Amino acid sequence: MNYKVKSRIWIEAGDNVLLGEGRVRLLKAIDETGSLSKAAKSMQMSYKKAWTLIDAVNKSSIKPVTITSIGGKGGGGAVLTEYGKKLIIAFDDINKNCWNHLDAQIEKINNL
Amino acid sequence: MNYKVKSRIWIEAGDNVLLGEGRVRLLKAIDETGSLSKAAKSMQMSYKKAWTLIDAVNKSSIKPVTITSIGGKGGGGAVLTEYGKKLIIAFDDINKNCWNHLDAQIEKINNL
DNA sequence: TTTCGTTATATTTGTAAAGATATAACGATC
DNA sequence: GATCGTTATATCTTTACAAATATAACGAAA
Repeated sequence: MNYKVKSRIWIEAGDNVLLGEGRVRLLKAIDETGSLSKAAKSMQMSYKKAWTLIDAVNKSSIKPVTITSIGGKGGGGAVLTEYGKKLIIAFDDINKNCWNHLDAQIEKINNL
Repeated sequence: MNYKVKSRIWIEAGDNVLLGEGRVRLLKAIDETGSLSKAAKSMQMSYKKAWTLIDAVNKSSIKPVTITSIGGKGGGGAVLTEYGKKLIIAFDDINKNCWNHLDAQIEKINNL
């Protein structure tokens, strides 16, 4: 049998969590759907949970990550800011590098 | 304000978790105290939780990680096998490398 | 001014994880 | 064979977290 190294990374701002894997997936879904409720539904996540997550993201970020609008044509919606789009790209990059770095070290365990 | 990248790593064997940070801390405490109950108490963890964790470790490991004895002088005890000692050293090594690797990349986020 | 789908928020309900408690079994030592 | 501190295990209770439900507010468009 072979062991595997797994990892989870997240970004903290002070005491608050800015981004984690789940939040990044949600942000991507918002980018694709243009709406928080549609994004939540596409991930079979409750709207409330999605809203709470996005609220926490924006509260802990130094700049807005999403912009939401209420009412009007289509009822409103949510889009990512340029900053938000750059954030998820950087997160994915760091995360993938982390996986590669860890995969290269599992032999240290398997060879014991 | 500056962001930080945090991480958590763990070792999986098939579908089971072999080691995580909590289990490694518990194993270190067993190594220091020679007893599962003393190790649990030193971490203000319930004996039951400690026992469950160690049981899961041994069940998912390819070789024994701890050896326990019941009864006799002192009532019994628990010690790490050589394999167990090597495991926690390798885990700490990989974990520390991961931290360093991530710290070197946080600028990708802070510079956005 | 009514309609519509959305954001925003509070409140209640359900559930799984954690914690507390109890107890049996064990074996060297005296 | 009585004692002792430990491992091993079951059962009950509590608690924290997730999920479900309900409802208000909003504003462009018809």
